[in-house]
Amino acid sequence: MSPEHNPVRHDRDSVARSALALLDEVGLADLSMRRIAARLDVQPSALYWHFASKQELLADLADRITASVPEGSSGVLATARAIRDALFAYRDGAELVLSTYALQLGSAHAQSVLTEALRAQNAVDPEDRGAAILHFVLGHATLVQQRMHADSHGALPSTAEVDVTAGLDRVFDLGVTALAGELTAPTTPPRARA
Amino acid sequence: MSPEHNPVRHDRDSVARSALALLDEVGLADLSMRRIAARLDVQPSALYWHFASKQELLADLADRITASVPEGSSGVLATARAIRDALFAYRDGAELVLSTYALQLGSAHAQSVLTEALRAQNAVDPEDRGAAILHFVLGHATLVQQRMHADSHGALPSTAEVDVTAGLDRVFDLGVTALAGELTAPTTPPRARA
DNA sequence: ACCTGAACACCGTTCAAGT
DNA sequence: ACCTGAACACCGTTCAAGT
Repeated sequence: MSPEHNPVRHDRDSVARSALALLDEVGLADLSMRRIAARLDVQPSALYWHFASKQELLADLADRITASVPEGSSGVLATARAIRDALFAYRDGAELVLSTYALQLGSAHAQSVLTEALRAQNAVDPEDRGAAILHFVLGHATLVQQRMHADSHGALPSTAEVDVTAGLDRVFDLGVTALAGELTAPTTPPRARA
Repeated sequence: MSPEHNPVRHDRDSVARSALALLDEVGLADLSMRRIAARLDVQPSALYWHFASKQELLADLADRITASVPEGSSGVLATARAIRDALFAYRDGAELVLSTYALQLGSAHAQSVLTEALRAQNAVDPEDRGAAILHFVLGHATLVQQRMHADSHGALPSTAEVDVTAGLDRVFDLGVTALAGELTAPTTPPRARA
């Protein structure tokens, strides 16, 4: 029994899992390499064996967050909701995925799943609409998640008292449905091609 | 002639203007209080006379960025483009406005202008659609702006060689038009109501 | 293969004190 | 009214060296 500083070794996966758990506890702003290292009982410099930079670590986390959205197409709206819920599953998840987008990791998976769902519904321009829906979902989820957190910590002007984040599900559904082209059901008359 | 360290005094406005110019030069990640102070030939602590925190300064910058979009309604698509272009006018402008949104500064103005444009076009649910379009524009602009910068510094996987950010204007117009409900122009044949 | 120890060049923020 | 000087508690990253 030597309870202190036993030489536990880590790999890329265990570091990422710890970082993801810490993200959920402290939020993106407080997710420092030094905090992650402390949680692993390791020096900060040890993390650079597993990841070349903090940016690379964050990109890996973003990838893990979106990886949970299922492949099989189950309707555009259901797919968009699955993506949103994956982002909501971790604190600041939406902001992390959004700000990591340039590296084309997790969001590429999300976009391809959306495009597939659109194709299955015979939507016109499934590629463009997939991109548009992803942009909308990321923007919406980031804003809503930020607002939720600001509310719960009483940091915002409190415009109205009651509705905080109420009606936002309505905005989400309206947005996704409009962007999908809403000609879905096989019985609906098709529109003219552009 | 005492060219060095002459006692130039600043107010809130001059600090914000300097910070905004610096943002455009170095980007959001490198916009530190110490850098802003150095540009003003002032100690970092001097900034805290004008702004209570960095967050407050950033919120002020976000407000200035969106303040440039005109009030008079000139169509939903034109309004959305004006917002996007205001975000593009400064490096990382979209990311800054998006991440400042919880404080409800600049984005409130953008949203109200959008809602007005929707009302002028007799759109149904102008409030909800205004919110949805703002979310889409912020998400879209943030992603495009990030990608533009990643491209120009050759830091991304380079999926295709040619089209970088090509077709994104198409995605933007498609998204805004779909979200607006597109029953607008008097001469265009209206589609069947849902 | 994985980690330590020490260093480098930075951060945001506070606060007494100056003018 | 606006700023300095000094301090506090942090950052990401590098690199030789250990095991």
